[in-house]
Amino acid sequence: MDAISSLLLQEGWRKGPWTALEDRLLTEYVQQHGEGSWNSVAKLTGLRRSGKSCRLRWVNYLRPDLKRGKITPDEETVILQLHAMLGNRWSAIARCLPGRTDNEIKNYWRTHFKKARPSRRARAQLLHQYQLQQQEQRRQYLQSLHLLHQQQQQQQQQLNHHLQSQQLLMMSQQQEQQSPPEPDHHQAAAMAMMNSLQGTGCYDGSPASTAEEEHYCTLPDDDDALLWDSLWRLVDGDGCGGDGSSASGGEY
DNA sequence: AATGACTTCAACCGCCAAAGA
DNA sequence: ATCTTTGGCGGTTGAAGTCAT
Repeated sequence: MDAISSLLLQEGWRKGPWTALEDRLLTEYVQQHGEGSWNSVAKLTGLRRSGKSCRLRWVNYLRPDLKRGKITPDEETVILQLHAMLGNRWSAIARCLPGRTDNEIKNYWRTHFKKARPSRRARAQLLHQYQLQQQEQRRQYLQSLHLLHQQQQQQQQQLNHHLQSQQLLMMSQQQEQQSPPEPDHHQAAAMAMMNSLQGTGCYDGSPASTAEEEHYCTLPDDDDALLWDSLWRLVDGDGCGGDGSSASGGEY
């Protein structure tokens, strides 16, 4: 036991971040004695750490078989599937992901999938994503509507031409003057579409918007758990196999 | 560039169950 | 049978880093 270690022993338990020296002492201990008997670590190494703290440090950080780096998409899929089956049994989930710790998975889940009301930044991102989806939907719909309109115009022109050919030439001039403008079925259809979009909670009910006006699609700023939940589902594709609350006791 | 909000993750806390005295 | 110790687990916290305004 070196001078630093004996100095550590003179006082109570240490807390907070581990130092390189502490890590080294713990690693050497485990190499010599194996895992377990964590309460004897302090006695044998001079570490001023509780057995619990030593175990946690080893399991979550020092273990040589730990995988470093970000959770991969494959691992994420496994986490989602297992969480849907097991709920918040992080250690059980971790056992299926070699090199990952329960703590790591727990943290990952909480930061990526916890379905609480999202933060302001997350809300802004979600809203933007949602607006883009809505814009694209409307653009496609209006495009198809435009094509339909063109087709109907052509048909109308053909019909008019046919009628005109059947009438006397002298009547044609009069016919042109008397025929009322064709009711705008397409505008009505567009309004119906906008009304249907109102049902999504995004469209604000203002008069038919142009492409330039799409940005004004707004959501109320106050809490609306249901709406945000549906937003999460929309953006996530709701691939969570339920919201996890059924398996985890409903906290999320 | 400054600052406040937000995210990430290491570490701690409290509870519980198993093992042993 | 009861108490104590130990290890394991899930939940929570706080510091540091990152991002947005």
